[in-house]
Amino acid sequence: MIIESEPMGSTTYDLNRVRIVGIAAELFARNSYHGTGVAELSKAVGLGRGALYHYIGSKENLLYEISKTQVDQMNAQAERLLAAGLPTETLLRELAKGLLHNIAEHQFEWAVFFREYTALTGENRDRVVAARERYESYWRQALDRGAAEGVLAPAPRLLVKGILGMLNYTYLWFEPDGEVSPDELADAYLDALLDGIRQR
Amino acid sequence: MIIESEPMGSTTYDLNRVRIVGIAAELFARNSYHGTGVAELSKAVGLGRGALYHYIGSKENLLYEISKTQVDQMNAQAERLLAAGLPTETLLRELAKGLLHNIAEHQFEWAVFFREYTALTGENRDRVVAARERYESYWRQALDRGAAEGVLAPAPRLLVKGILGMLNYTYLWFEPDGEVSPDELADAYLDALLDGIRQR
DNA sequence: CCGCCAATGGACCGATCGTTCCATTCTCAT
DNA sequence: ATGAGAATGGAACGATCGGTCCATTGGCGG
Repeated sequence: MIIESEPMGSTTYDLNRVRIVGIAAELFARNSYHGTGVAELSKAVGLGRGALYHYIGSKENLLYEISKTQVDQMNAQAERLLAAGLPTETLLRELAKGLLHNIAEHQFEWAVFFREYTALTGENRDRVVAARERYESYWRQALDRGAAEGVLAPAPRLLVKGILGMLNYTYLWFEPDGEVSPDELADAYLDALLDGIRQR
Repeated sequence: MIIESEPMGSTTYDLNRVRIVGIAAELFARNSYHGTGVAELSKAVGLGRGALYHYIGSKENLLYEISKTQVDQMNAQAERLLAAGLPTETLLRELAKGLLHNIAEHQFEWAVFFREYTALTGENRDRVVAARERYESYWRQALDRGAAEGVLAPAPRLLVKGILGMLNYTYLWFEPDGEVSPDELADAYLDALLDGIRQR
């Protein structure tokens, strides 16, 4: 028996769903979740309200999907990288590049994720918060591993928050068509972080 | 003639205003701006709708006041510090401490500031965005000064965003009654940033 | 004790909220 | 050609939205 939690098939139904989620992400990012009406969304996707609900189930369901998808991908990637046995510095740089790539490609979704997760209720909220904490734990593991190997100074717990803040903040200002690529930015941040910005 | 843009006097009217703004900040931070109704706010402050509007003018006005107050304070402080002729390292540490102190003391307000400024319209939004950019420019000046003096490595423009991300992110997780004070956190972040976390 | 005006509660406004329901149309396997 | 079920648009639901209006109350200077 094969279980597919997310069909991702090529059916038009799935394609429509994906399209709707993308449009909703942009609207929620621009006008906030509570500030975006279902009527507005309906108009933007070019479907009547009835047809729209045929796909989305509920408005909160849409928010949940937007919020969850990207962080799940980042968790999967972080697990792969942690298991790959990379040198600590490479591991950190790859983690950062993965995250910045994803943020650059899905700025709307990350804006919604960071700003609107409080609008989720019950289990939806719990799951998103848990996924977020899980991702943070992967960074902590990477830093701890570096410290154990003597490559990094034993870092205070709080530094993880600082690094993630540094990286996450890019959702707000990064210009995908700008001069700096996500990779270059990740390396620049890690150069500063690993060796400091003091002139030597 | 004396012009007081913000009376701040001891009149009960002003005291009520301040109280209402504070309660609104908490509600907006918890349930988002668009997710908080005027009815809910009215109930929370213990006033009827009519009495409430006697103080606030409009809901957006409330949002503007919450968003603007803190960033204005930080700009004023940054200007003072930049003019004080401090050594670069001290200047950076003081800037960071000032910001983290303010965030720690006004977490609700900063949450609203970061999450909800897009809900502002017209001039209100322009002014808040401008204030935010002004604050960023002060950090850039501090870093540039350090580079000109040869104290800091010539830093890429983008690092300013990284540092601010690192600091701003604290609004989300900082525990005012926790073990770490804003000062300690600021110093820890600047230790890492100035000299790096690589073991030497 | 009077008179003025700030302060107040709540009815009321039209608009919009998220969601449900249903009759109709479309698609495609038989 | 026919039947089944997916897809669709739009009316309708009660609730709530932000804001206005107004009659009443409260406190204080004269």
